[in-house]
Amino acid sequence: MRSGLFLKHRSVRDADPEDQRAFDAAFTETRHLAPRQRAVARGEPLDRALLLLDGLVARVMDDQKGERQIVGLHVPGDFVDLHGFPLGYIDHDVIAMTAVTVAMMPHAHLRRLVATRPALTTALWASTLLDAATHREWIFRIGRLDAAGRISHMFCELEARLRAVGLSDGRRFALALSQIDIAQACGLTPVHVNRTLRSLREDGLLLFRNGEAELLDAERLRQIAEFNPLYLYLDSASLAAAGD
Amino acid sequence: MRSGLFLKHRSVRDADPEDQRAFDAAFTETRHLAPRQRAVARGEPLDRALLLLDGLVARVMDDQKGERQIVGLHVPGDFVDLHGFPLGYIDHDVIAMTAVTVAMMPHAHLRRLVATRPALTTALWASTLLDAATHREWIFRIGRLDAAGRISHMFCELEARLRAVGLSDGRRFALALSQIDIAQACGLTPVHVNRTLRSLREDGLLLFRNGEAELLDAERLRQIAEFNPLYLYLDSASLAAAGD
DNA sequence: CGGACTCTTGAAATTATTCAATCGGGGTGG
DNA sequence: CCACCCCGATTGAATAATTTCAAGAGTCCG
Repeated sequence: MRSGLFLKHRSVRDADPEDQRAFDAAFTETRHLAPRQRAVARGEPLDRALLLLDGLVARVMDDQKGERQIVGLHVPGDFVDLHGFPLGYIDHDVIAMTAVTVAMMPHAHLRRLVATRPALTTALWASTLLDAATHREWIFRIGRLDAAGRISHMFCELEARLRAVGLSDGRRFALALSQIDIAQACGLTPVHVNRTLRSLREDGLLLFRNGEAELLDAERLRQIAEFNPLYLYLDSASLAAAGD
Repeated sequence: MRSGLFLKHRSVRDADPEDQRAFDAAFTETRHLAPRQRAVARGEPLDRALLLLDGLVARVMDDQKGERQIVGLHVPGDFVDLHGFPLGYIDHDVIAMTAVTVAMMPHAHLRRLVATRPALTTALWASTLLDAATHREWIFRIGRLDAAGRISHMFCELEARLRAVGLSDGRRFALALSQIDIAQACGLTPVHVNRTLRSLREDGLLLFRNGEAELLDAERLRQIAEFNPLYLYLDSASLAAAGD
C-alpha cells in the first residue's frame, strides 16, 4: 500500500506507528479510473473516501454555459473527497485528469478511527485543511495576479507538491495537463494561456510541453508568482528546499 | 453564550445535547476587537480558537505591493481560526472588519473534545470544511464570473449566510463593508466596483449604501451570479428559502 | 485517410485598470 | 464652532490586459 504518501513531508503528519497501522488497515479495495472519468459527483451521498495513489485528479465546477473552473488539483497522497465524510456529500465534481489509481476507505472505518484515534483524526482533519489553505492561495492567485503570475504560481505549487511525494527533482516533472486545463484552473482563456506560456518560455522562465514541465528559472518564477510555500505546511526540510 | 449560532441552520449540525453542553463549556473568556484590528497573524503559533459572536471578520492575504486579497469573510457563528488547531498556525491574517466579539476555546479543550466526543469532533471538522467549500465557490466566482456576477454572488452568499444566523430578513441586511473591501474580496479595483454597483443599482438589482444592502431582485441577482447555495450545506428549510 | 482535439497565431472587440479630479461626510485641532 | 483633513464614493478619459473570433498546423487514433 502506498498510503505512506499521505501527508508525506507535511508538518502535520501523524508519527504514531499504531495510528499508521490503523490507517493502512482502514483501506479496502483499490480502484482504477480512466482519464476524464468522474470519480465523485457533486451532491451524491458518499460512504467512502478516496486516497489518490497514482495520477492527477481535479475538483471541478461548471458554470451555466458549460465553462469549467478547476478549483483544486490533487497529486498522489491526497484524499480527493475526504470532505465528504464530515459533510455527507461534496459540492463539486471530482474527475480524473489522467489514468488514476485510488484506494478506498469506507466512512464506517473513518468513524471508527475518529472514535478511537484522536491524533490520527487530527491528521486526517489537517489534510482537509491543507486543501482549504490551497483554495485560499488559489483565490489570491486568481484575484491578485496577472496571467503570467497565475501560471507561474500554478507551476511553482505543483512542483513543490510533487516534490514532496517524490515526483519532481526540483526542476523537471511530468504534468499530463493540457493548456485548456491550465486555463480552467487559472481563470483564463486557453488562447491567453498559450500566449503567456510562450512569453514565459521566451523569457527563459518555464518550459511546458508534451506533458512535461521544467522550471528554467525557479527563482524568478517564484518572484513573478509571489510564491511562498508556507500554505503547503511542508516539514522544515522540504520548506527549505522550496526556496522560501 | 451565543455559541448556539455555531452551525445554525447547517445540515451538519450536531444535535446531541451532551455534546452541546461540552461545546459550550469549552469556551473560556470573551474578547472584543476594534475595527481593522488583527485577530490572528499569519504563521503565529496558536493555542486557542476564536468563535465569532458579533461583527464581521475577514481572512486576508497581502501581495508584495501591499495590495490585499480578502480570501474569506465570516459572520457570527463562524470559527475564524479553527484551521489553526489541526495545523498549528494559519497561513493568512485574520482581521476584524467591524467592532467584533469573539469567544475563545483553548486548543487544550479542543484536544479533550476530539479525544472524547467523536460526533462533536466531526461537527467541528465539518465547520472548517464549510470554509473550504466557500473558498472553492470564491475561486469559481473570481475565475469564471465578470464583475457584475462576482459582486452579485458575494451579496447572494452573504445574504444567505446572514439569514442562517438571523441577521437578514431575506432582502435587507446590514453589511459594514466599503467598496474597497468588496473590491479586495472580488479581485477587482474599487473604481470598477463602484461602476458595477451603480449599474446593478440602475438595473434595479441591488442596493448597497451606508453599510446596508438590499437585494432588489434576488431572483435575477442569483441568475447573473449563477448562485446555487448547495455549497453552504444549509438545512432543508433554509435551502428552500435560499431560492434553489 | 478522416476526424477530433489541441496548439498556435493574428486581428478586433471588450472588459477592467490606471490616472486624475471632484464631491461629501465625519472627525479633529485650533 | 468652524476650517481643515482624511477617506471613501463617484465620474471621465486614456491605457492595458484579456477575451473573442477566426483560421491554419500538428498530432493522435480508429
